Amino acid sequence: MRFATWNVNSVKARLPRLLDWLEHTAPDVVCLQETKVAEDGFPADEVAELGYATAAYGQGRWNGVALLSRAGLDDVRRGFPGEPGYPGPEARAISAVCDGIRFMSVYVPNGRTPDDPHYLYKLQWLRVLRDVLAADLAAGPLVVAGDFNVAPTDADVWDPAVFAGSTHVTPPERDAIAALRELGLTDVPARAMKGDHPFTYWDYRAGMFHQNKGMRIDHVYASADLAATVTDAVVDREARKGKGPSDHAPVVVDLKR
DNA sequence: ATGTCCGCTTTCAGCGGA
Repeated sequence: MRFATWNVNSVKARLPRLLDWLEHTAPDVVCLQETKVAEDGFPADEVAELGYATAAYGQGRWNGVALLSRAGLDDVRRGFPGEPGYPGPEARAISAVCDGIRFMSVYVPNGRTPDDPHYLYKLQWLRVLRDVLAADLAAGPLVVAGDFNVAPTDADVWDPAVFAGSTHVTPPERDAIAALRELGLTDVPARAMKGDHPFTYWDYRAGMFHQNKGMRIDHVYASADLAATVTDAVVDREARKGKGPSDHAPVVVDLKR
């Protein structure tokens, strides 16, 4: 089985590239983030032509998550119990069972700056997510993948000095991610296609991608039984190249299954 | 590092968000 996660930064703007990438990568399940489209506007017909069923959760202008699967798509859950809002509900999590594995696509709040209310929202959202995942883990094999907006270590940003005082690297954010690992979710480390750092995000501005000044903020966490069957995991930086890319690259994972 | 992109509205220009 092959699955992937990708923050596409608008599924409408990215549709030609998404379809091309699906054809060439041929994942069985895809977790998408920042689709920026309501459920009824998702290009489900277009991905269906490639054999994928869609479960989408969106609100229009911001956020939005989805699952694509050609391995079954059952028991879809949009959001999660007790999920904090800002102030109302936001489309940041969707999960479903594909071939016996529950996949959850998450788009963790950005946090903006450590003194912004959005930062506290981010931490609270991750706290509640942790409790939900504890229950999901008890129910069976689990993959949680998406844009966590957290760089777990200093090695996960291109220059730690630049990020001093910024979100994505603060101890409370890192602790919130560590709490997911402590549940028994295993970080599936993706290798870099090129260079030493498996960054998954590069700002559009200032030639950051070209200089490989990126961050590793898109992550895949798997229950231990699944993590033991991983045969490869890679950041597909080819998808960040060329005309009209997302600012994130997909992470592609292969399981012996 | 702050050199772009996206979706929306105030729609051929500016804004919030990332």
